[in-house]
Amino acid sequence: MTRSVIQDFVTSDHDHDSCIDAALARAQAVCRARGERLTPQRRQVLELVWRSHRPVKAYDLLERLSTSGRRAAPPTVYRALEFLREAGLVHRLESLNAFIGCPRPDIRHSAQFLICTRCGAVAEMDDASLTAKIDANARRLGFKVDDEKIEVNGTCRACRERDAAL
Amino acid sequence: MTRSVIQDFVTSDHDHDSCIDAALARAQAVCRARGERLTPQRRQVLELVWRSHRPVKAYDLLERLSTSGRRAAPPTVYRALEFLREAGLVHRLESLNAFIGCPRPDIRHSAQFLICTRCGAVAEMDDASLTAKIDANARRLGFKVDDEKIEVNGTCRACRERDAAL
DNA sequence: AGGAAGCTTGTTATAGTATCACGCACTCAC
DNA sequence: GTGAGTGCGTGATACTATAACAAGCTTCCT
Repeated sequence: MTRSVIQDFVTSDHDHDSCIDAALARAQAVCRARGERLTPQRRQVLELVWRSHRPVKAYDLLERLSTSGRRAAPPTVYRALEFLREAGLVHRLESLNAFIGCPRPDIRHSAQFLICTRCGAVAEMDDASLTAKIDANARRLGFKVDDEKIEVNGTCRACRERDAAL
Repeated sequence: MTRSVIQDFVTSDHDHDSCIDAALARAQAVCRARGERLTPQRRQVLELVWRSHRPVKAYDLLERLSTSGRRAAPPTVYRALEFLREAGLVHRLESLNAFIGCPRPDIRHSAQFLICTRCGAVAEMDDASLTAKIDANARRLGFKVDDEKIEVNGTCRACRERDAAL
């Protein structure tokens, strides 16, 4: 059994700042390797994404991008998000119209998410055997897979325990 | 190995009308079993969804819902789609903001789609072992699964063969 | 038949998500 | 320095979805 949890549900006791710093450092490295620029704008958007540790909406980012009073326009944030997505630095959660930071931009992997509908927390998985199975099913139909997304809705442990306590 | 293909990519030689009729008949049965009403409005939306045999956008449906010259308003079609979705008669493709008819509304199953980004065709799968694997992964994190969606982008056989012929 | 309750639909307005198109500024190679 | 490529600002607009309230229809009870 491969280790499949890329990012577990975040608990309140983790070191937020160092976790964001690490993400930004990884991003810098990824961009350098790709020969692309992590501009201040892109960097700021990525930081905002990580600061929430939850799926973030584009327009929420926009509000927080209040550069010196002036309100940024939508293309600003969408361009940054698109850049980050292509670099594998953020994922888009299709069922939420929201974005979340990817903790492992260095390795190519398919997107597999557990989304708690109670608290909004998200865990990211990367079970290669799942991917392999999907590929095999697709191949049987002559279908060539480019990329796949798995989004699972449910309730995380913390929320279930909180519910049980009532 | 369970049979996992619920709906293969539709070829041009299938009998479209009878396939729509069958879908409507199944819908009628499902609604009866659920004690709900397949009103003319809902029925018409479902028929339009099936008539395309591809993912359909809500506003496209809206245009085609030209009831005697009068143009329907968005809530009309969204309400019908929501009803159909809850009854398991249509699926929503999150990555496309589009809807597609479900050929097996009678059996509960998770949504697994192969989406051809070239021609837009979609195949629906139901590989129970995939679902089981996801459930197992989730359980290991204490996560209780409600429902899951798998959307796979790629190229279908027909499009690949067409490309190869060039 | 009368009438209450609940479901279904119509309608207007608005919220939320995303892209287009144009122009300017910056960078970097030559 | 100049031309190509890239990044960003800005205004407009397209696309997707829901809120809120009113009106009509069904069902079921009496």
